[in-house]
Amino acid sequence: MPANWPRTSRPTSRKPTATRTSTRPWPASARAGSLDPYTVPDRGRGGEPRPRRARPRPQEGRPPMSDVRVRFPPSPTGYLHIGSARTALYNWLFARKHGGKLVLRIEDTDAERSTEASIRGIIEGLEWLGIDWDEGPYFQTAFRDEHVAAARRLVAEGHAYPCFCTKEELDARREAARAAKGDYRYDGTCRRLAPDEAAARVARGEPHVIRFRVPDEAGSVVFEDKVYGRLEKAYADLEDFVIVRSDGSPLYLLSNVVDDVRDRISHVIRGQDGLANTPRQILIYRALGAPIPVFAHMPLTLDPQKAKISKRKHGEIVAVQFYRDNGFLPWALCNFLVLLGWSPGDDRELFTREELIQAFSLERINRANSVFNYNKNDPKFFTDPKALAVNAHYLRTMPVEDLAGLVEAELRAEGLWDDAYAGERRDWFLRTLDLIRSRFHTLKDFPRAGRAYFADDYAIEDRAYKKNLAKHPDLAGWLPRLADRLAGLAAFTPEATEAAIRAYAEGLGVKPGVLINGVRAVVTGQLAGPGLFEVLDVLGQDRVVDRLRRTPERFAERSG
RNA sequence: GUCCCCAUCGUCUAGCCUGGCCCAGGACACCGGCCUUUCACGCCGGCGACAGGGGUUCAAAUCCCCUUGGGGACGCCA
Repeated sequence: MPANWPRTSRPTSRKPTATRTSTRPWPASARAGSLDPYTVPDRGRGGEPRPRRARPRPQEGRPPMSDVRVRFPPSPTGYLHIGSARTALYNWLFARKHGGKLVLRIEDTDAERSTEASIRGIIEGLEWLGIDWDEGPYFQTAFRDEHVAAARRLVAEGHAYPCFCTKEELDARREAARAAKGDYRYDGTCRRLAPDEAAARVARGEPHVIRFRVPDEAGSVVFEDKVYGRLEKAYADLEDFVIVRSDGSPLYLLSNVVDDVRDRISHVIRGQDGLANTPRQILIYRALGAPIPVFAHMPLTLDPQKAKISKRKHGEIVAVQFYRDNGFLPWALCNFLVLLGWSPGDDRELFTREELIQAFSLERINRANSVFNYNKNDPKFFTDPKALAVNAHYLRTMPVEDLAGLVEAELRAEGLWDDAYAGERRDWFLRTLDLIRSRFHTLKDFPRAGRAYFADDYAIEDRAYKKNLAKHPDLAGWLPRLADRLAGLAAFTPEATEAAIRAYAEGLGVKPGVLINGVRAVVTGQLAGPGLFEVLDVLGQDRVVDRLRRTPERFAERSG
């Protein structure tokens, strides 16, 4: 059972790996040219109905995919959020399934956000989840020269051109178009400049950006998305987009492609919000003469109001770290996350790591966005109930030996840890965990609801006091006397304590439940819990007797 | 506004491509029962959906069209 799978031990260098030799960015061979299978002639309007978006299904007995290389390219924004984590997970699963490689590439071109701390946040999130990578982290800024060189090449080969239009002009035109309720696309002013005139102006030092030249012939970019099926975008719907800023720095659309080409990425698995970029990126691949990867766009994760989840709007609840800090098991989070947009096709929902890798496939990713169903004001569920249910499931079914290490960390953090729990009291520790875990939902429940098992300074819950103590004030006298009886027991076994308590109840003429529940309240502080006699057994004679003798104090605490 | 994508229980989903086995299956949540000293676990049962309208067909959740609703993209952000 992988609920506590080993933390990745991969030594991740925190420094840019710029030293990595980056030869053959793209195969100098295959110029895309007119044989490009991704270009189709415009079929014109009307006529046949739109082709059904049927997705290819995995064929039986297909050969293993060779050289699967995927990447996870987060831009550091402070921490790993669950949407990104899910993207990373899908990539990771796909790589592992096909014996491929996962590349971690930090897109750190936004210097503002890319602090050491926010990069660390991403990496720690991945490590905690158990998503390990095979290459990287690479840093996008380290490859800036490559990006610029690619842009130059595109200009030299006529796939891009310098544009001298100023931002102000463009903004004005865009504004005007919008005011006229039309849609705006770059009008191609500089596209029509004579090459030598453009070159001259560049030589003169005129500020300019570099724009990609979208084919102006009829036709469209077509690609087969693994999730959405055949997608088509008419050239006419694309504008000549900027690939290099006027300060000479390359833009995402370009850098991303150049990096993917260099890293020999075979499958681009990313959020559906990248779908609109895909046709433009395919154009860049083509212009670069690079092989085009397979694309798989995954549906987005929305909040209950159907808005895209984001750090700004939703805060910590969408941070992977939040789940770590709130007692989630990493694998439970992964298992929950994978279900947001994917299913195995049968009724299974809980998987071991190996089972999930085996079951995962791009073809079974759903097309519809999913809702991350958390409710800030829900007193019972601090996050999506299903996430909690998955976590609780692993908590009570994982090997108790694996659980022990995780609970140890929680107890240590609260100062409740005793080294004996790992030594001569190890058996006791495991037995106790096993006894109490079936009603817990997170690791935090062990030091909280479970505190009385590991410490003597536990509080008595209000509800437990009201229901099981306050209603029977006589318990203040009964329980210390019961303590005397229990103290006299030669063998402090569940059978013996049960017999003693029932006998005492009978003598008192009260229902056994009154004593049983009262004892539970005093001895554990809780309203509910495991069978009392097992609890007493685990707590041990001395503790039980001592706690019961102090019952009057418990009443006094309350009446004061 | 323009382009694109999506649409099954409250939520996550199966079924849709290859129409009949679906008056729609599973999970979570909720409700009830069993177990029981409590609560949980476990087991049993219940509530609960094909967005609407047109077609096509002997037959439609499944195919087609329209409407509605939701989402995404439209940056010298990534």
